[in-house]
Amino acid sequence: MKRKKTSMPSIGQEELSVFQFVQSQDPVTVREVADHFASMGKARTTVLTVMERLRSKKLLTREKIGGSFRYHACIESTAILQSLVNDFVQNILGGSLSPFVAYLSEASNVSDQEVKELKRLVGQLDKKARDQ
Amino acid sequence: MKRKKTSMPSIGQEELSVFQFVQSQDPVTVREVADHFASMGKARTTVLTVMERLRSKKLLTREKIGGSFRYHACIESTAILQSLVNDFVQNILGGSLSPFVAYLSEASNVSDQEVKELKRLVGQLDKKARDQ
DNA sequence: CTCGCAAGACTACAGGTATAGTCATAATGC
DNA sequence: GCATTATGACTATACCTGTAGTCTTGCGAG
Repeated sequence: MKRKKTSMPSIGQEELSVFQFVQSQDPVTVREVADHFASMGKARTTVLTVMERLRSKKLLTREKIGGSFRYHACIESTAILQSLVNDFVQNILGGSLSPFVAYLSEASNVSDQEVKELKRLVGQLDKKARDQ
Repeated sequence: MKRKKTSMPSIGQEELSVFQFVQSQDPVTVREVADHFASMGKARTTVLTVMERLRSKKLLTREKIGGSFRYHACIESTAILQSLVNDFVQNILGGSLSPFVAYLSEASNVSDQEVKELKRLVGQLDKKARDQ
């Protein structure tokens, strides 16, 4: 029973990074986020617009505190990422992990930590496969 | 504006599947591709448009044979996939594989083949990590 | 030769994302 | 209380992708 609630609203790259920043600083004001992204050349209103979009997608909420709003993430960033990976694998890779594997074998910057994690994971998958 | 080193033109999902079909049947006429996608409810002109876009992105080429054109892929589908994975990991996951790992641990449909592949791969990565 | 269909070119439009300007308003400093 | 600024709403443009209609022309059947 895998309740595939993959119906996560679509999210673009900039939206994602804004979301992640919000999540990491939760709760934040638009100003704070805007200041952060100003270093990347984004205008304050751009950030605001993105944040409002994220809010309309129910990924962020806000509450008025003092004169302005405090935004905070409704869900875990990892949940979004998870969903994105899921969509990516399903829609782009057609459910096949081979391209990912190919990527991994090329990637030079896989950390020890991740290798360990992958190792553990593969063991798990292997076990699961045998159980079935 | 600042495209990463992966200078592969961006490609949407439909474009990808059209591309992959072309690649698998290489060389094909628009008619053949259109017929295939007709079963998915796509109009002939839609397919044509997509193919022309792929051509303008230098992913397909064509040559006139008889009255019509034969299209063929300029590059390997795997190269595109690889590039997409690369972009995805870099831009979306921020270079971290953790979300991918998390995905795997949830995925219920990883094939034996892929588990085997992952296993081999992880062994390789592990070795590489130790060598360095 | 003429008609009709196939093939391709051109055009269009909608939805989504990225980006940002303008304007109204609320908060704040003096 | 008034001017300045911070804040947010609204609006706009540009591009990409998905989707498809229309127009033109050439080729093959009669």
